[in-house]
This record gives sequence, C-alpha cells and structure tokens, in this order.
Amino acid sequence: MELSKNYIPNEVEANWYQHWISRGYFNSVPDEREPYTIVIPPPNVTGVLHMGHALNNTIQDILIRRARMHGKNACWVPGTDHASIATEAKVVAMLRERGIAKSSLSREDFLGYAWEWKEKYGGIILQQLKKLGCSPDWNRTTFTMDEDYYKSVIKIFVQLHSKGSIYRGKRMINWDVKAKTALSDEEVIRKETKQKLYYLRYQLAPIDAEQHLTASDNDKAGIIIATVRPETIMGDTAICVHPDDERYKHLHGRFALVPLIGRRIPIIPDEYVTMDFGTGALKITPAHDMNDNQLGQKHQLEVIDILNDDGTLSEAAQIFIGEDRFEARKKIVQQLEAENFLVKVEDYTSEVGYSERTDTVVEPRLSMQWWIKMRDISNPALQAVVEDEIKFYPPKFKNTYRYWMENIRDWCISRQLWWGHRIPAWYDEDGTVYVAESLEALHRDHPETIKLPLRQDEDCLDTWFSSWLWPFEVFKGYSNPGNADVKYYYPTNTLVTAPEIIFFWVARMIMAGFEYMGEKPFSEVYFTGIVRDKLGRKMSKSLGNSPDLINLIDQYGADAVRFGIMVSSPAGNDLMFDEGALEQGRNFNNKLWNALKLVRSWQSRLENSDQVNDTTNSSLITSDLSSIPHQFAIEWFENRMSQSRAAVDELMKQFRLSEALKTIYSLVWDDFCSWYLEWVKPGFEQPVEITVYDKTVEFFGRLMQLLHPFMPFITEEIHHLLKEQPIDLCITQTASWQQPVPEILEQGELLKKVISALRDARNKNQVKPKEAIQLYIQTTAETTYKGIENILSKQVNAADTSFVNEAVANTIVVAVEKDKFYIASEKKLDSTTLKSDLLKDLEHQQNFLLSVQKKLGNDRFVQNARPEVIELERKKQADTEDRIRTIEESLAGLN
RNA sequence: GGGCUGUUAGCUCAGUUGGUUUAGAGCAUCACGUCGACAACGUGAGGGUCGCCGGUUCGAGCCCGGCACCGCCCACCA
Repeated sequence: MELSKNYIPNEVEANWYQHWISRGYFNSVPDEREPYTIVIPPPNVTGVLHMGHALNNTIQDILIRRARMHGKNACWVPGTDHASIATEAKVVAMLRERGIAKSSLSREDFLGYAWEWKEKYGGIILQQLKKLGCSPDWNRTTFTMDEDYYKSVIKIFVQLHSKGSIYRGKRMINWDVKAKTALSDEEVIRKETKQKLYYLRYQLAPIDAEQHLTASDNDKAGIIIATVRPETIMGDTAICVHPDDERYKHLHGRFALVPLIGRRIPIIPDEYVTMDFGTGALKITPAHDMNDNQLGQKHQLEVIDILNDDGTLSEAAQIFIGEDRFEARKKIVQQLEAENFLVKVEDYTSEVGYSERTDTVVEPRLSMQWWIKMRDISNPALQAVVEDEIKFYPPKFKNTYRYWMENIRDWCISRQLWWGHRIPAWYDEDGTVYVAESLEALHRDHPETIKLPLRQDEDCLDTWFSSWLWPFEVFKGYSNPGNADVKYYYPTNTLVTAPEIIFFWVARMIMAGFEYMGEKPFSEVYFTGIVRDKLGRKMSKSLGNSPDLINLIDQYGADAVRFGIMVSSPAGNDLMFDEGALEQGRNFNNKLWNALKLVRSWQSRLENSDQVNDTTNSSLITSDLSSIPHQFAIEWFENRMSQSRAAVDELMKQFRLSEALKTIYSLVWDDFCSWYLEWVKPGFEQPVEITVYDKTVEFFGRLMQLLHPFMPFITEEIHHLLKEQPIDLCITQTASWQQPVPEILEQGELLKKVISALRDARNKNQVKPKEAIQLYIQTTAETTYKGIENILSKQVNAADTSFVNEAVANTIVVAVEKDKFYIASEKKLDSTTLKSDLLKDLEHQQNFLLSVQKKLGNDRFVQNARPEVIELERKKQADTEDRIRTIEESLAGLN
C-alpha cells in the first residue's frame, strides 16, 4: 500500500473512533482491577464545544487513556447539566421567535416545549467530544434531570429540610430583572462600571408645622446627599449622617423632604456613614440596597419597594410608573435639575453586580426564598482540603478555597424558573409550609393534609443544587445506596475543572460527598488555566474571539488540535491560544507519517534480501546485536527512550502534562527522527539489516504507546501500519521498561555534540554538504570512538577517518571536550574567518578560566564549599586549560 | 480595601533542596541546503545577566527585606 505524501487525518480519525466504539473499549464494569475514575464536569445541555471544553476534556482523556494503558479499569463518566437558567432563557427565546410568550403558557406546556428542545438540540456537545477523540463510557451518560437523579435531588432537599438546614426566609437577594429570578452570590459578577454621582438637595421639613408655617432659608438649603441611583429616591425612608459629624449635628432628629414627591423622612445618626465620602450624608433606601436594608432594620425604618420584578418602577414610586429603571434615571435627573434639586454631577467608577447569565445589572431586592445553612455542612469539606485528603493542583487554590469556606454564607437555592427540579414544598391556605418528597408522601405522613387545598411552590432549585451530587449520583450512589458501581468507583480519582467554578461546584461537591456518602468525592482536583487569545484576552462570546473548534478539527485534525492545546498549556498557567500551535501539531503528525514511510520502505528491501538469503545464505540476517555496525545506535536509543519515559512518568504524576508532551515530542522528533533514524538509515538502495529493522519497528511502536494518550488517532494508525498487530494500541498494556545506563547516554550525547560541532565547522567554512572530507581524530579514548566511528563518518560525510597523535597541518580544527578533530577537504581554507573564530573562542575560554581561577583562589570558597563542588571547579579549570592549548595550537598551525 | 500568583531570549514557558563548563526549550528570526522519509522539511547560527533597590552567603535566577508593574480572587463606602 502506497502511503500519501502527507498525513490526512479526517478519515483516519472517524474510522478509528468508530472502531473503538464498536469494540466497547471505553466501557467499564467493576472487576478485580484497580479503578481509575473521572466524572466529567457536565457541560450545559445547551452548550457547544468551545476552547475551555476542549482543554478540559483533552486533559481528562489523556489521564483516562493513560490509566487504561497502565492496567487500570478506567471509567470516565460523561453527561450534561440541565443548566436551568441558561436553558430556560434559550427556550424562552426560541418561543418568542415563534411568537409565543412564556407568560401565555402553563407550566406543563412550557416544560413540554423545553423537553422537546432538549431532545432536539441538547447534548450536541457530547457528539463534538467524540470528534475530539474523547473516550468516556458512553453507556454511563447521565443527565441531571434523569428520573433517578431528579428524585435524589428532591430527596436531598427533604432530608436537609428535616435536619433543619434548609429554611425559607425573606431576605435581600440578588434579583435578575431579565430572567426574573433570584441569584446566588456566586452568580453575580462584579464589574467596574463608569457611573455618575449625583448630588441632590433634600429640603428640611419644618420643625413643627404649626409654629413654622413657612420654611426658613436654612431649611430650603437643606441637606445634600450623593447617590448613583437617583431613581430610587422615592424609596428613601431616611437620611443618615455620622453622629460625630459637626456639619450635621444640628440636624439630628429633624426631617427632610424627598425631592419631587415631598415625603417626610427622618435624619438619623449612625456610625456606618463615612464622613469624608460624598457629602457625609447618605440616603437610606431599605428596599433597594443591601446596606440600607441592614440600617433600615437597625433603625426600624419603613421599606418602600418602588420596583417591579422586571425592573420597571412600581405604583409605590408615585412618579415614572412603568418606566424602566435606567430610563427613569435619565428622566428623573432632568426633572430634578429643572426643579433645582440637582446640585452637581461627578463622574464616578465603582463595582456593579451583573447577572452571570443575562449580563444585566443585578437588583438587590427583598424577597422570600429558600436557603441552606452552609455552616451545618461545611466543616468536613474544609478539613479535607486543608489536610490534603483532597489535593489541589496547583496548590495555590487551597487558600482561595479555605478563605471562602471559612467565611461561607448561606446559599440561596430557589430560582423563579420552571426548567429544573421543582421545590418539593406545599402551602395550604393559611400559608403553612409542608415539605415532602411528593404529594403522596405528604398525605401519607400527614393525613390531616389530605383534605386541605394545597398548592406546590412554583420555584425550581439552583442548578448547582443538582450538580453537587454528580460524583456519586452518576453511579446512583444516593438513589440506590451501596450498589456495586458506587462501591467500586467512588470516591473517584481526579476531577479536572476550571478554577472559575471552585465555589459554584467543587466546594459544594466536596460538602455533598461528605454529607451523603460520608466520604470525599475525589482525591485530586486539577484546575486548568483560563483560555485566552494570543493578545491575552479571555475568550468569550461577547468578544467573539473564540474559534470554532469543529472547524479547527476539520482543518488540522483532532490530534493536532489536542497537541496544540496541550503544548501551550503550562501547568498552573493560563492557555494563550494561538493557531500556530495547531500548525505545530499538524507538522508533528506529518513528521510521524514520514518516519513511518521511511521505515515501511525498508520492509520491501528486507523482503528482497530475504529472497536472496534463501538461495545464497547471505549474512544480512543476524540476531547478534554486537556483530552489526549499528549496535551503538540501537543501544543508545533504547536507553534514551527509557530515560524520557521515566521523565514523562514523573511529569504526569505532577500533572505537568504540557511538559510531558514536550518531552515526548522532542524524543520523537529529535532523538528518534533526527538522530537515531539517520544513524541507522541505509544508503540509497542498500539492504536493511533485519535486526535494525525489527528494533526500529519496536522502538517506533513503543513511542506510539507513549504518545497515544495525547494523540490517539495517528498513533493507533501507525501502530497498525508498522506491522500486523494482535491488539489495538488503545488497549495495549504498557510493558515495563529497563533502567537507562548512564554511560551509554553520555556516549550518545558526546556523539551528538561531535557531529554538530563538525557540521558547524563545515558550514562555517563553506564546505558543501556533498563534499566529502578527511577526518582525523586526536583522542585518548580511541576505543570509545571506534564504536561510533561509522556513525560519525557517515553523519559528517567523511570519506575516510583516522586516528592521530598530533595536530594535522592545514586543516580545520574542532575541539569537543578533550578531543580534537581535524577536517581536511579539497576546499581551500579561508584562514581569516577561521582565525577570527578561534580568537573569539579563545577570549571566551580565557575569561571563563579567569572566573574559575578566581573562585579557586578564594580561601573561603575552598574552606566552605562541598568537596565535590571544589572537585568540579578543578575539573573545569583543567578542561579549560586543555581547551585553550588546543586553540593556541590551531592558531599556530594556521600561520 | 484585603488576599493570592507572577515578572527569565521577539513571543509562550522550564529552571527541582543556592554550586553540573559564566542561564534551557518550543515557536519566531537569520544563513546554507532540494541529499531517495519529511520544504508542513534538513543542517547550522544569532539572541537573555534572569522587573528594580538593598541584604544574607565563599557563591544568588533560586533565600530575606523593600519598591514597581501585570493578572486573578474576595469585599456592602453611597
């Protein structure tokens, strides 16, 4: 079979994925092997593959595939999250396009549309993961609203409630006016926002209406406050000043009038106020600000809610009723100015909360919601991470986690949405609340409720209230406690996720794990970096700097995409995505492909020689390694490969995947292709020794094993194209490798160094590659060089090599460590260049010698440094002196 | 405002307990090269004094103190 000029990934990838699936390689059932388990961070069911997913899932796939090849029972559980708010928003938008308003639908009808939508578009992302080459056990695909999963979520709510850890309360919450739902603190993104600070004059109310029928001038001058939200003044119920503020002491106990509507509000002292900010006087709007609300409670102020749930002004505002809050702001400013209440306007920048999902400004609002008392369940989860029972990579996230856990606040879990797990609470006509797993359960446990007219709570639970059960409920660990799967797979091994969701998800999973399973959910958490573009900007939909992954896979192949992503993801750092890295991946594919072509071309030459052997009993076939000229190359590469393998193992243990990949890349490209293959490559139309061929195929195969977790497709393809294989690479078990021998590695390094130095010398002296040279070697280690002589002479195109005891005149001199090489060629030497190079080197060596001598001349160094350090310095000194002597000899020879 | 990282070649990053020939890699750059695997390539080369200041030490990219800058997380100054 003729191989194409370049590697063409698309068809190869699709075929192999199909093959793997048909053989069921990714499926896992409990057995006697040790499990290695990962649960996927379930992407939103509405999601499409973006860079963050690609990074995340490539890492998980690398870990899983490696475990699978290392004798573990690898189980990677895939699935999706119902993502209540995100999905509901999509469904509402879809309905709007069809001209249907959500408000016109019953809950049941809406959910009908939502499920229809989910079945049709949901889970596209799982199909896309297949294109990336991911190898989860698809039989285990889980959705957070699957029937059993749903029941578990409800059951957990009931359990927490009966324990007293869930309560219902009217408190200030973050309100999303677009989605019309409450949000948890974590769903609010604070962004620095340019605003205006308005200075408004509140006139004073007369002290006593009967005594002062007209206001004094002082009263008209009133008190000036600063605010960024003038549209909320109609909700003001007090003005607050610092008790020690001399400017306002005379106003304590008096009343001010809210501009435009003239309502009387008290002026009260409280130390909360900062005297030197604004005017030192603060308007209090308990319905629309967290702090104001606290102050309001403290001073028992009235609460006037002037906003509707969609962010428009309510009847209570008296003016601008029905206007959007930001429209109302503009209009009210105009009116305040017209009526002389506006004193001045300043530019002002502060942090404003935005909804994570809808990106609208969050409205602090007083509302009745369900809450979890987090203190009840947080402690074991805190301890587990602090004491490294669960390890974080990189460890810096321990601090972040710890701080949040130590200051944990109650979690608002109710959402005013329909798509999700409906809160299992019922109300009778008196407003009494009953919590039960179902209406039937309620009637069973509380027969007195049978006759009551009950209505169920309309709200759903926060998405994260379901996903915090993920690591055990994917194995039905809660719905079917103690089943074989959960016993075998739980706790899982590694969680790979983005640091952004450390509070949303990671912390809560750890809490749920301890609370419901009595055990940690995973042993290690690997936090990936944030994906940025090459300008360092975070990738986001709004910036439009997120590339289309499927497009990239079509263009470069999944292996190249995986390579590109991993090679630019240093552990613990962000990923600066650059398409150049994908090109590098594609080029690497090609390099592998071409190496394969070379090795396969030997096959035919082997077969020919086989035929010759049958009749002539030629000596081409040999099994005795020591008798062939390529013995050193084979021994060296064997050792070199073991050395890199050990390095890769160590890096993988520390989750330094990017470096592990780079190590393999360099092993393949540099050591295997550039050195080893060149060393053993036969000349044009020369036969190939069978030992060399067998060894090369074996090496190549082992390289493919090492690389497979990172680039699964091309490695599988090459594995099969190298020779007939009884089993697929995907499930091949990694054999144990030998320990590298340091002496052989050193010899290999020396050989490389000598070859490079000689090539450099040829290059500098403009000796053409085609032109053969005479090489003279002056060394004390002649036996060493005898073993590598044939490689050396071929690699530097030497027609003839001989050993000498003294300098050879009229040659190019090259010194490597203690050995000297003399190159003689037809080419007339340019002694000027040669001389200046030598002089430059001489100066460098002399400076170096000086620094070493200075060190050795320092008594305190000699007294204090460790003996081996001193020994090393002495060696440096001797070597450098040798080196200088060589250069001087060469210079002398040139004259 | 508090906390946590980081600052090493043009770019992205390694550099393990301070001493391994006066700092390494990949990409990019430059020169030469079409030689029977590979121009999506080969062979070479150039390029940094390790953010700044001070200290400890025989010796600092690495340890200590201060400063500057970048980024992230957290926090209720209108």
